Amino acid sequence: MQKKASSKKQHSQRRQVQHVASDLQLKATTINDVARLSGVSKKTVSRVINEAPFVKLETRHRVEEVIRKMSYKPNPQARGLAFRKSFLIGLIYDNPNAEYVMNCLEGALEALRDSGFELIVHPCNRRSPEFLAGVKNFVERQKLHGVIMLPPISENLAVLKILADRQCPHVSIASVKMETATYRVVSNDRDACAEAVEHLVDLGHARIAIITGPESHSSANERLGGFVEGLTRRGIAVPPEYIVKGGYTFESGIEAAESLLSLPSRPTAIFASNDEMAAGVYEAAHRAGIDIPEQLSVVGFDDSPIASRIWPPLTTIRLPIRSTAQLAVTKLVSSPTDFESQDTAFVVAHLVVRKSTQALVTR
Amino acid sequence: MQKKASSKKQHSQRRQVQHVASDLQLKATTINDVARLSGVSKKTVSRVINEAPFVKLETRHRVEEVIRKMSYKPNPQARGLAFRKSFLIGLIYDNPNAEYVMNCLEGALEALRDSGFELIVHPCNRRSPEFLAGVKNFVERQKLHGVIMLPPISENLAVLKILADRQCPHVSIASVKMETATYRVVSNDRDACAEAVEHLVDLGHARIAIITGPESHSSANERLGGFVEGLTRRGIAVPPEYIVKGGYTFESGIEAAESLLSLPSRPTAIFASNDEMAAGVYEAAHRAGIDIPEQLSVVGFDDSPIASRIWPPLTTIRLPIRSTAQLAVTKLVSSPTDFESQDTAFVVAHLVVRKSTQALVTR
DNA sequence: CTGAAAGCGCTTACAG
DNA sequence: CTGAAAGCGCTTACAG
Repeated sequence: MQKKASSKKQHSQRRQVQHVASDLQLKATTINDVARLSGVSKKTVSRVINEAPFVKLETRHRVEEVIRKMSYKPNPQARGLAFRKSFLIGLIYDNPNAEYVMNCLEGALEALRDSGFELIVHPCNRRSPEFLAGVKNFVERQKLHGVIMLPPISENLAVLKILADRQCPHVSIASVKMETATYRVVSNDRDACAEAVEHLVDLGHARIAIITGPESHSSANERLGGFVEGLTRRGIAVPPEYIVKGGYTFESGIEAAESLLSLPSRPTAIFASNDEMAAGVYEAAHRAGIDIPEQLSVVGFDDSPIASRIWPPLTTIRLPIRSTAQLAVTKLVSSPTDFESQDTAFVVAHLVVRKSTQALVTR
Repeated sequence: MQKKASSKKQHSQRRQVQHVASDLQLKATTINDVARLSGVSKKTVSRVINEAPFVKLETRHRVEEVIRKMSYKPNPQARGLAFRKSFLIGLIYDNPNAEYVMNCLEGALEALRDSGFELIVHPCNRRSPEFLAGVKNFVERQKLHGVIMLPPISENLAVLKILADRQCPHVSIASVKMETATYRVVSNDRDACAEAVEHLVDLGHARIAIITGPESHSSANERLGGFVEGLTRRGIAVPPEYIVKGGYTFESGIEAAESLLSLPSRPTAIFASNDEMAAGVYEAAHRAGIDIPEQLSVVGFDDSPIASRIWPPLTTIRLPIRSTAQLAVTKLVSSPTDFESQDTAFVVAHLVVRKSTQALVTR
């Protein structure tokens, strides 16, 4: 009896502790607590957590009920240690477009909500000598569950190889289909650019120039490809001097626009391969005293915040970035990791017409 | 002999495996490997890793040498499990300014480089009903080593309490000194705004208006305070109709500017409490046919990319965001976690004069 | 369908 | 100054 009483006392003390714990979680419930209260072994609780087959339905329900009641959450570190794999998804990027990255981040996190996974970021500089070592270290040390890559890292074969060698599942977000990636989310930059150019042709423009992105970005090639495609479809030739190289930066946009605007046969419309460069076109036009859109129509790409804040609001192309990242991450955490089969999802970009494009006034 | 030979064979096989491992790290070296090769117990290796006192200097050097040679990196999950604390730093924010957040992120990561810690992001919505539960869950589940908070989350007392209750070290980045935070990095928004206003007065402006930020942000109050302070110092009174509420958004900037620009006694200069709203002032001025800077000088705050991309380039205030975040994180990972003493660092904002402010033309 | 044992790679608590 | 044992919270490999 004495023993029993003592046991009871202990029990009530423990309950008090647990009560505090449920509030402050100073002492979190573990798999052992769940096992004890469910009357099964912790191995069976483990099976329920991991949705393993071969658990009697009744047992499963009972365990799930206890888990719910105690609001038990498996310790990701312990699971990670045993699995030899963490519950962290890495986001690797080398992209100066903050808005783009933040949108990806939010889309990714949305897909991760309540999944038990967390997002860990790895911005990098692909020109740095420690670039690849940094990626390697990041992936290995954290034993990443998966990696999502933004362009132009998503097109980097060395990075892709590092991930493949380490059997680390990865998603490549790009405007082209990276053959070696486990998963891919591909956007149709090409079609959208063709659409944009056709919009300009419909407005009566025939002298249409493009400022391209850097060749190292496949998106730059895709966008140029779409530009040419659109003009070709409408039977309009592209004089070589209307194709000017840019670097996706504001400054390169200014420079490219200055050369275009000083051409003897000045273009009446400029397609800038991103909004940053389109803003550069605005700057150059201001300096040259050329009115947009009266004397020059401009189209950008990205629909970044700048697009609607410059004057006149910029006609541009919008990519569904959030849902792209969401798709990417969903692939990573929900699919069975199957290295044999690859998978590709597609997302669609759209033209957003604002005030920077208008019908050509024939004089 | 037979036994010995067999042992040798095993040994050479193991070395081969290790060679591959050093390349692909399929089988990482553990504390046991280091202990064996150093001729000490793993506990002593552990002491060296954790820079514990009471290790003979010679022993320490020997172990460090082996660690270096094998390029051994302790497994953060195992350490975390034993420490009951992860090697993850959480970044909590609810801030629409992508550029600001990305800069913080990069500054934070710079401070974390080679520290063995990683950054894990938690954007949130402080209006959402699950906001606090989300933060709680994030901190507990991941057993965060520390948290860095951006405004306005950094001023949220409920969040601060959650962190304090869980003994989770945290840094508050803000324009005011949050009393309860473990660490704080404080910017002098007030002084910088006073400086900006004095710049306008020096240019001959006397009719200077302000578009404030939302009252829920202490930065909004600080900036308004600095605005008033600057004018007061120069003996200029502020008519109440020159103080208009904004919400830190582009749209609220447009609206506020429209009301200011239609005032009988129109201001000749407008101080917008951030760049987004300054862009809104540009938009309203365009619509009203008012030239910047000829008829209206404009000052912003943030020096976001927009500031130098709109026309004319915006005079604004620049905060050293990267180094702010760097300071914050350095505090978190380098200081001994001492809950008794608090610590505050200060960062300084500066006025960047561009083309949106000019001397008042007296007619 | 379920469980007891051993182990993931580290640290704490205790000895010496 | 150093080490052997036990443990962090989970899973794998093996039985039954």
